Amino acid sequence: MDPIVIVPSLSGPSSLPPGTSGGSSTGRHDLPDTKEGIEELCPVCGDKVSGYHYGLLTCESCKGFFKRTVQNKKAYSCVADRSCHIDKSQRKRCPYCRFQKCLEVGMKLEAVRADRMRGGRNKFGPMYKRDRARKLQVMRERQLTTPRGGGGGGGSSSGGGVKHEIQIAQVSSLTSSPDSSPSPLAASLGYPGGAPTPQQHSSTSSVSPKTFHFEGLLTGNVQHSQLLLHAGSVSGAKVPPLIREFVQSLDDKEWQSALFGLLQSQTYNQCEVDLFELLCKVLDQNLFTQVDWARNSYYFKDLKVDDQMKLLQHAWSDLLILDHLHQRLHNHLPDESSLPNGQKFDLLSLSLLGCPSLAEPLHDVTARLTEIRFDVPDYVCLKFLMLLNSDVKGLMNRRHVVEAQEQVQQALFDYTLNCYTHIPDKFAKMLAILPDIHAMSSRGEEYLYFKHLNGCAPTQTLLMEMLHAKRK
DNA sequence: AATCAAGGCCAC
DNA sequence: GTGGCCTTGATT
Ligand SMILES: [Zn+2]
Ligand SMILES: [Zn+2]
Repeated sequence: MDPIVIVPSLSGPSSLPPGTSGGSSTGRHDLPDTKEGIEELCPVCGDKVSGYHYGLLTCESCKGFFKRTVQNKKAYSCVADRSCHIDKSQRKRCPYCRFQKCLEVGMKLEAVRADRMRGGRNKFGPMYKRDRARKLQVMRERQLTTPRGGGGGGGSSSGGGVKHEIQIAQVSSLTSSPDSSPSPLAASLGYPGGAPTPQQHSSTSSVSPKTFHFEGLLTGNVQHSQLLLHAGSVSGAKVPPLIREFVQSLDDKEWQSALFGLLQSQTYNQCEVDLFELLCKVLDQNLFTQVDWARNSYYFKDLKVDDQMKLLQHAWSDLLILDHLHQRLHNHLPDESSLPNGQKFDLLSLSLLGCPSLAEPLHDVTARLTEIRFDVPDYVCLKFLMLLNSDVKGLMNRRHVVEAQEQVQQALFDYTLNCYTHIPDKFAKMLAILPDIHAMSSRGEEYLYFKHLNGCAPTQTLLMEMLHAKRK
């Protein structure tokens, strides 16, 4: 009779889970050290974090608890009303509520191995790394972009921002390895059969869901794999392996986690913030994410840094708009969001690069995309096509870009042909949208630059660097 | 060789 | 059952 525990909370692995964050901690630490992560508290019980465990940073005991629970398929019950408070001193009292909280904060069942293999890395490894990078970035932003900070000494030269970002990313190995092992990708290109991709969903298959807990959870565990399922179920197994690989390299949940994490951190304990300034910060973070994705993306990562810069400088704003469209269309990103301080933030304006007059073109593009059933595989392909634009002037290795472009186009063409026979000219209609998005992004950039000249936008950001770069 | 998350061990 | 500490092993 128990109504299952599915709680699809929107808390991703990164950023602050709802009930946690700085506020709930028993003591307010005065100096959030700049070295290590700020929140070193277990989101489940508040104990000290010992590392990433099953999807996020938790303490050692909750790691062990989660492991035992899943491995042994424990079914607990709560003697109260299933809302017991879990903290370090009381966590042993109600395992039901403890496990419930584990799931709420985002601990991943799939990370518990059915075969009990020890050591090594799983598919979350790259995510952990990206999460670390993102935390650092948010933290940096937090202390460097505080309103009216005294430190006016912008010592660093304004040049070479993009290049710097790319190189920094390389040196500090922000994400030096792609989320997907190169072998399956190469195989998907060269061999029709398919690549031996061991591991994968191991626990799901072998852990028999005889407990109501797990049955509901395994089926309800759509959060992360939502788009994967989407891609896989669009039309059986008709998604070309290349595109499937692209889709799997996405990490949408992190996108929204990063967004809301930034919104929260920027407005927490603030009575009122400049919403345009906030918008710029969000765009800046998106941009950083964009560069990070591009760096590790297929085709692009093989290019020299100079070419990478040229492509990014040409496509960054298009990519931002496309990503927002994708989040709105496929990931239920709302039009606005209430900030912790009570202000409302217009999420829709992110798609407009802040420019109000772009609302109409955006609406138009959105309608056209909806009409042709624009889906996640389509989105990934367009993303690649935007980035790998062989029309960009001055490319050293233009040939590589052309080939990449052709391969993606071919894959997308095949996909639409196989899966969307009932939508005539879907492929052509999709490509026709690219110029329109580009027109929007150009206007958006003009707008942002204009605002920047008026001193409305934060300086010293990658966003501003991009705006300047194209202008000279 | 170093990392570090996953599983194992075993007093408590 | 807990949870601190240990071993493992793919990844870098
Ligand atoms: Zn804990
Ligand atoms: Zn309880």
